[in-house]
Amino acid sequence: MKSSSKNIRQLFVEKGLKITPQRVAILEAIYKSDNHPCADNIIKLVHKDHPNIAKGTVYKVLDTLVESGLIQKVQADTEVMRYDGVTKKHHHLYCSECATIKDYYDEDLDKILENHFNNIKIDGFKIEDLVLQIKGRFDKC
Amino acid sequence: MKSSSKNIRQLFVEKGLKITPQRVAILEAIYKSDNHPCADNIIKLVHKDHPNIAKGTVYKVLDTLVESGLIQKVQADTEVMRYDGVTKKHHHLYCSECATIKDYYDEDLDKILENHFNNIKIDGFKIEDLVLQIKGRFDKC
DNA sequence: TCTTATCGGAGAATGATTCTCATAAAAGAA
DNA sequence: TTCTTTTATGAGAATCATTCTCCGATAAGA
Repeated sequence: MKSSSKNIRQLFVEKGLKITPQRVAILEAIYKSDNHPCADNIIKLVHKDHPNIAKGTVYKVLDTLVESGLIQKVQADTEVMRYDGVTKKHHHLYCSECATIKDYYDEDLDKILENHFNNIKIDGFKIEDLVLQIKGRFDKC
Repeated sequence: MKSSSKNIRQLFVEKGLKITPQRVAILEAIYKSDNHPCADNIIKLVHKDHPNIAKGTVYKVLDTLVESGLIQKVQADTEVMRYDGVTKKHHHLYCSECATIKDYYDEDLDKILENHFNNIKIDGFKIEDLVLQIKGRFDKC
């Protein structure tokens, strides 16, 4: 047993998750992968060593890993694209309880961000836009 | 003809887009809608007054409007969910040319944001997490 | 080893989005 | 206005990521 596998098993124990070969293989694949793989990437990676793991299983395991906090979803909480008629610069409040996405305007924030990235350049990357995802919940939810 | 419709027609002219009843109806629906409608919401809204507009048309018009800059997509540029094995706090660089999403760590930025939202409370909303979407392009792209 | 809750495999079902292609309509020219 | 050409639309099939169903398998504690 490789030590990385042992570490992964330990993570499952800490989270109270059953240790299964499928879960170990999937989390290993994510750790090995460096570019935010989508489910299909993960399925292909996992299939190199474990060709019998079903697609549905990978999706279920990914949900389990997200719920336990071992991995995160990138981008959106839903796969449905949403549209915004407001083209003025603004940010978004995402409620973890309801599906609301609310516009958030904050010119001070815009200035702070602009100032920050004037001082700190990101190597090899040219910034075109900055959008802050403010995640939380509305009091009413 | 309502003035809002007239304004919308003017917008199309400015962007060099053909004026069609479908496009007018769809952009009107987005302007009337306040909560970042998804395509299906828009289809339902549009169908109230224009029951014959096809779903496929709505999708095509939405793409056209996004390309022209009259509306924006919220959340992701793709509907495919991607996963991240890094649970340490970080932000993301999104390249508009390639599909890469790169992790970006910046503790100064985290402090600045934290400080900002300690001073400026958002009414009726409790912040749980702040993730900056840094959009732009890699030099190599 | 046994028991039981939970998990995984296989493939069908779902649902958002895209594609195809024939018809219709917009916009500029005459 | 009428014609011409380009582009848009409607209808519905196709695609593709994701979810669901259901039954057999397996992890983990007794």
